[in-house]
Amino acid sequence: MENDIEPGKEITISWLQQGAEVCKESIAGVRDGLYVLKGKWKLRLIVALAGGPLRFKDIQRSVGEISSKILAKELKELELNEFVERKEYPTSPVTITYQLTPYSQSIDKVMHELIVWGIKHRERIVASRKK
Amino acid sequence: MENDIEPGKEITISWLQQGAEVCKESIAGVRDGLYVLKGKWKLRLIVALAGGPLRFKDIQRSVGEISSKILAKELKELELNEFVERKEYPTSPVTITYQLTPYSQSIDKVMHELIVWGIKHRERIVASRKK
DNA sequence: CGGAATCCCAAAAGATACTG
DNA sequence: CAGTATCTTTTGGGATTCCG
Repeated sequence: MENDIEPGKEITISWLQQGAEVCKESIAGVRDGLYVLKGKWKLRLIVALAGGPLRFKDIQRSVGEISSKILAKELKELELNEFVERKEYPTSPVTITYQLTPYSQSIDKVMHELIVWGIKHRERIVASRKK
Repeated sequence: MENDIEPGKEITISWLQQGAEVCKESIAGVRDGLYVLKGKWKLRLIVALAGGPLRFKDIQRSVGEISSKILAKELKELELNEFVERKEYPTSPVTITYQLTPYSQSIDKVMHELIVWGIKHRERIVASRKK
């Protein structure tokens, strides 16, 4: 019996137990959600800006060694996703600041779940490697 | 007044409003969480396996055009994260199946939040592009 | 200062062939 | 069938230079 090919306990993935259409939409939703946080820098930029508006150079200094090219790209993506707002002030020379939008808070719940799960998960995996 | 450099509304990122230590741990948690779902295929593999155990070739057929090299790698990562279990049956030739573990359900809450947020987010962004 | 342009490198993904 | 080995392509990130 041991070696029969058993079906195994049925695992129910709650977010998949729906019609094919809903399921597809869900996957697209997850992908879009993950995309916003993707890359090496997005989280760190959010952290950096959480303290208030910063200028380009100040962000660079704040997060450490990020090249201007990458920073410009990441900021643009955050802007497109409406997490960050770019503001120009007509000083001379012009001053530009970046700041988090109120909308950026909308992801807080996701982040919270992700943090809770991620921390527990690492503990679990680290523990099981030690055995 | 319009053009003064104002501090802007203060944005509170709840998952960052903690001591530096907790905050660091949180970011690590997020990174670990994101890592598990990372890559082009992980989600699709989970979906494929949600229907029950599958063999290597069957997974390949199920998810479409994934090369065996990538599939092997992704499955290994899912195994390391204890999302997937690999089983060998001493048939001749040997039969190998992959199936989701009960532990894989632990991420359901995260996924749910991510789906809800991700779908709304896309709607928002798509709408704002049309304007 | 706030970038854009160019070139470069490493990692990830993919195609293809091959093996026990 | 269940992968591994090898090679090519693509992507992401980075260094440097330059410009308004």
